[in-house]
Amino acid sequence: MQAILALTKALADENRVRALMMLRQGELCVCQIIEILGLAPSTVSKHMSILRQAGLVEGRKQGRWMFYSLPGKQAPKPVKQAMKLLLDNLEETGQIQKDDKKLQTTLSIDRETLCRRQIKK
Amino acid sequence: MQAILALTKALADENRVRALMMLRQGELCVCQIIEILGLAPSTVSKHMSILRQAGLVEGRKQGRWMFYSLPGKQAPKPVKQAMKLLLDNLEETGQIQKDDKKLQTTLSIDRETLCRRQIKK
DNA sequence: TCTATATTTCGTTATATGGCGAATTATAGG
DNA sequence: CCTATAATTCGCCATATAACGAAATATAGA
Repeated sequence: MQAILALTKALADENRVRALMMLRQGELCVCQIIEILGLAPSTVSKHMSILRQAGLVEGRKQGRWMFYSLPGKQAPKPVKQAMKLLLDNLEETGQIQKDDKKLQTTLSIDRETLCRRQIKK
Repeated sequence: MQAILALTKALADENRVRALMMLRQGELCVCQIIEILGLAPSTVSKHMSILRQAGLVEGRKQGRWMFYSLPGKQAPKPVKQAMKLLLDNLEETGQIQKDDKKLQTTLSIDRETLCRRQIKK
């Protein structure tokens, strides 16, 4: 029960759902997710940790960067079902399409430049 | 997006999940759900209204009683997917099995008797 | 080793949510 | 009508959650 509740609670926040949908593109580093969501780094970090605990994302540390990605085919059934719920029904949502578009631009920016730009704010 | 978030938020509470699982048995009146959850009528009523807004339950008023049931085959796809997530993965949960058992007893009690008993408390 | 920097952790605050009891509404039955 | 009663709505309180900024952590590179 607790595992399923961790899943549904993780999905019960718009910003976390947006983060998950972004990861359709493939793995992203935290600064890229920050850029799209427009939230403070600490806030995004917390969201990602909630998603990770629920099993909805995997984390991979590479140097100073932390990359998050959707779980693979070996993911537990409830996780796959939960992701399918989002993927099947959110694709055409206005917010998600906007995020997709912005992500295209963001992905073309060098990661170091992107991170440095965030510090200035 | 808001429809999906209404769904995930509705599922992000243990008592609402328990209520949904009870309804596997078929429609129940509010006083029966109150009996199993052990919450105040006003609280249960609020939970059912959240589930209803999300499309996860249907309500049918018959006289003084309000009956809730799981949505039928004509339910929208996301609702069916969400319910499948619960039905596939929660069946063997301790809490759900306990609820199932208590529900068997409760169903054998006459509804008028059940409701009257709650007033005395 | 020292500095810069990407991310996380911590502490705080504002808002959202779940819970209850009292009041209200709607309906059955005298 | 008038009363009883099943359920809901409302107002309130306690707790949970999301957000931020500051401090801490970890790592790359000088």
